[in-house]
Amino acid sequence: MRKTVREDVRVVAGREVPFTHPHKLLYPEQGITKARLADHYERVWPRMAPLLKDRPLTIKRYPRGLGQGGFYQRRVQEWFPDWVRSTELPMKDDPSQVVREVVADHPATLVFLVNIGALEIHASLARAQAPDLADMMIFDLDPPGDFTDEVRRVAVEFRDMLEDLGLPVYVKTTGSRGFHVTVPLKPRLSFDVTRRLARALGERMIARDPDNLTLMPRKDVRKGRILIDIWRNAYAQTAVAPWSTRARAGATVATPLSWDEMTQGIHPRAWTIANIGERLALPDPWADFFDRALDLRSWARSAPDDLAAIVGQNVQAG
DNA sequence: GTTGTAG
DNA sequence: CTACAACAACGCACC
DNA sequence: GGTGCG
Ligand SMILES: [Mn+2]
Ligand SMILES: [Mn+2]
Repeated sequence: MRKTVREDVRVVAGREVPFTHPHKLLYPEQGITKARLADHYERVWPRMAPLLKDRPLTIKRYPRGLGQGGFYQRRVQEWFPDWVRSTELPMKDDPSQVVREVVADHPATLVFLVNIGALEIHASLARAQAPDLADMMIFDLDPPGDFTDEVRRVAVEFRDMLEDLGLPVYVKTTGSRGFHVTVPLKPRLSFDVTRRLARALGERMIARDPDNLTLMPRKDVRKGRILIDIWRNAYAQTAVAPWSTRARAGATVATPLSWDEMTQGIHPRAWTIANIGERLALPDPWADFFDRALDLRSWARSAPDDLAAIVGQNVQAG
């Protein structure tokens, strides 16, 4: 096949992106092509961009399509276009070593990632400028098997508890088996602190429902209970980004929800690349996500003692 | 999807 | 020149 | 140091 520049390039908001095999089936069962996936990211970009701003990304690639084996990638390669923005993260053990990761500041970046077969986009819970200061806290609810409605009820219970404690709480589908209950934070505290706080809050949930919930990740210890996965709250770790597709049949989408939708009942795979357009006509339930970011130190002044102790407080001078 | 190397 | 293999994460808990 | 886990 003769190569012409025009056929291997896609223009995205004025930027020329290398884009090969647009009709390649990335989701063969549903007939979803690379071009269709790129359409998705161009379409959700206005809502996705503020949630990706300044965040190091990890992608999950399936260059030969879903079902042909995938792998995570976080390092920017030499052959990435030079307009793809990136940032260096020191490694936790041995900060003299760094990992250069993509930061998406333009829809063309996501289209480029689609071109190399990225079916999932995962984002840090901190911004590049302060990679150890969490600006959100995620409770990732992972059922033992496939989704059951118990997971949804637990998420709603979580919201009730967190709201009673005065925390802002958002939720998204993961496009897989559960939900991400998410608290926006001012970037002031390290992941060591937010993870300990998440653990303490998880323990409060377990006290309400010990038969169905656990914080123990080992499968042989969980025994049918829903895992409250707090391990996304860690340095240089990521969670599937809002509006990302998943490497699952149907090209499900991790979708920001309103709590009304959660209360009324919803499946974590309800939203897909095929029906997500319906949501984009409706108000964005996460539109004020960062506006409501919480300063945990201020919050701690009126929080229960055990929780305040984890956050640490500025002591009033006497 | 891209690169390096063997044939 | 073509073919094919190699490569493409990391952090935390626990034994 | 290796394993389990996401
Ligand atoms: Mn999960
Ligand atoms: Mn998880």
